[in-house]
Amino acid sequence: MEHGGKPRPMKGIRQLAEHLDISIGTVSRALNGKPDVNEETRKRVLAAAEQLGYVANQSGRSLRQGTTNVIGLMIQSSRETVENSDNFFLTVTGGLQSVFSRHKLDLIMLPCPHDEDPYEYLKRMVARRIVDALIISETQRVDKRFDLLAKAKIPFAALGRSLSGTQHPWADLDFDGVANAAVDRLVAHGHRRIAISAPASEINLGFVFVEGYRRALERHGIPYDPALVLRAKSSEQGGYQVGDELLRLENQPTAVILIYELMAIGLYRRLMEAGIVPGRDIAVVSFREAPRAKFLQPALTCFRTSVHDLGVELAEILLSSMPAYSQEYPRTSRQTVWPLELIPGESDAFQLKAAK
Amino acid sequence: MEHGGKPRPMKGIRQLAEHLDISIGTVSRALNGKPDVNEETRKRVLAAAEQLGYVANQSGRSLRQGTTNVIGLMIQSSRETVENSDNFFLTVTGGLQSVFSRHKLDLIMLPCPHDEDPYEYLKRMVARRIVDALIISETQRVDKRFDLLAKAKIPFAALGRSLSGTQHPWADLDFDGVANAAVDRLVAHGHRRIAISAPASEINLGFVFVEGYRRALERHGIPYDPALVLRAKSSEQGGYQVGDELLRLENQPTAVILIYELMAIGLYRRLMEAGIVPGRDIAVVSFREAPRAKFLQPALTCFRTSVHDLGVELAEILLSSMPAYSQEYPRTSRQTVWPLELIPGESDAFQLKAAK
DNA sequence: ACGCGCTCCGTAAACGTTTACGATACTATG
DNA sequence: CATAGTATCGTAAACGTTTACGGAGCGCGT
Repeated sequence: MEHGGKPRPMKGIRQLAEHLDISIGTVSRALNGKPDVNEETRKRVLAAAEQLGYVANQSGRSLRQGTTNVIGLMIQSSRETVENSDNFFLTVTGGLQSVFSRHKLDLIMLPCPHDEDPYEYLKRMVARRIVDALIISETQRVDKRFDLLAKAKIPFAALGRSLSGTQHPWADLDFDGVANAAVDRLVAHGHRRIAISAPASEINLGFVFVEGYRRALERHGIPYDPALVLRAKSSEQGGYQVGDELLRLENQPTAVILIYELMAIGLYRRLMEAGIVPGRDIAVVSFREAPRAKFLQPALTCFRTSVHDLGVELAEILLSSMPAYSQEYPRTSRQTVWPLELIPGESDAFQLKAAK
Repeated sequence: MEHGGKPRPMKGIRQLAEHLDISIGTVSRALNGKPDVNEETRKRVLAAAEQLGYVANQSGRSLRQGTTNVIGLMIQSSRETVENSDNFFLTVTGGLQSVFSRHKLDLIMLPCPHDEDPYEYLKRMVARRIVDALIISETQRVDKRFDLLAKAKIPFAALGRSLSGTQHPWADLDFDGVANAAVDRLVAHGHRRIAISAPASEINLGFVFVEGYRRALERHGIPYDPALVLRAKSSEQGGYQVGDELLRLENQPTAVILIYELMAIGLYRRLMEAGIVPGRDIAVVSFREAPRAKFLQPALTCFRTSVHDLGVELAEILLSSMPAYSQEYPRTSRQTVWPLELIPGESDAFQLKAAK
């Protein structure tokens, strides 16, 4: 009533066709931009559809053409992830959508329930044919999902690199490079005994981060000491725990690299409790910049990147591997290591004088 | 090859029927647990389906029965939200799924792109019939989406209360109660000039929070001063900005209530810079507990709740309003104000002696 | 006048399911 | 033995859309 048109409930393309006194086939062609339809009738159809609020039923459409125009982003909202992913996924989603929307592709997020096996969940989603393509995240070092998707012949890309030999599209943050740069910087400041925090090595992230650290040490002729690799949760508590473990070490490190900037809050606290001042008595460098890092005292040296742009890249990688879109996104490589930039703070801004 | 069965690609229910030498109708009935099918043949069918990895095509199914067994959770990942929602949605999602999964309902998240109008986005999603029911979030004071969903006759519930007269299912955190309790506590500690931070009043949350604050003040006979309502972003920067505005006020408040615990980080910093010590010179109370609040110095007094359980409640509210499930979830009310619990910290643990 | 090509449109099949309906065989009942 | 009732299954229609195919009308060249 309040709007101008007749808000009669729209049933389907059939009613729309009757209302226009045109055949149903022509209506469909008009709506889908097919060539063999008079421009004038096309306008009439579009106008009527707009006015009556007609939108094609997705089920009918996808049943017929075997395509849904929907792309799924699977996330495992494990307890751990929920606590630390810190809107990483929502930000990535923004980047993904900015690309997909150009092609009238909708992105939906598929959150795997806590109590369901991610592999089984993915299998269900694939079989139900609810999406045309998939993006999976939180890749593991051995991840059966790659095979599953390859066998199902459904296009996919991974947020997180592959470490097995399988070749598939992925984009990942440059954990390797971050670890390298962190070690380089700390060594330049005089540090030789450097600890690192990381999640379990079954997680790709945990493995790659430590590997980069190890190789950087080697490059500087510093022996790799497994005792300095502190496995902890990526949270405030984890940071506190890292502080605990640091204090317990015999030959105490003069620097520590964190995998996640939230940990710095707990770490700072634990160190302060022990009378150790970050940025003076111990150097702290952390992967990944966040607004709150700026508010830590001393300001945290960390690495920044645009997660949004990572999403854009990932979307383009995925589309480039889909036949229907590949010519629009020509690429030489479908595997991207996404760079990060060092943001110097004060948490490591001191030269180490002598051994403690 | 590595698995036992024959991993031949499964085409549809027709192939499955041929393979079993049973009619396609019987196969469908067997899979869907319909009564008129021999138990033995049902077992055969289920076994074969499992072995061949058959899962019903969702498009065909939903086209036929007009239902998708999918429930959508729409989120607006506006820049603002992305920065401060802090996995609120992922946690709620966990709660929702724990209920939905009991009914073989899948939850998908529908993130509205930044550049699309939420109303139009929702309209598209509704018309495409991709979900059976919807949960919308971030309700506004005037929100056209309620009418849209009501007219489309699609079951829905809102994460966030309704302030217009419309009666529909919702669950919301008890912002009102929090503001009340915060004021009560501060007044009991001797404070009479209390500032509050909140988002814009167009957002339900911002409106309700300030309303609760205003009524609590009235109850204590304290005049409401609009100058003490500080509109800021719910982030560290927002907190810093709140600190700025506090310092700029003529008759400086002795206490401040924050809408989001992250803001405390920025607020603390700004106050420290001005030589004002939270928990000694000024009292700080914040809505909503988070792990990191425990690591602030002084520990933040805040309000805790289980967001997961809020999700459970919301799911039950939604199902109770869907004919197919309502008898399983009988309810007297479909509108829940979700309680929070005060967690005393040290940020307000002092008695105010005299006026400054 | 005829055929040819072109533009536009209508018809109907097909996508994979579910389900109303009817058919069959068997059992129980008189 | 006839009948009714029951358990189980097969048949076919229907869901809403897209698209291959063919047909109608028209202009144009021969």
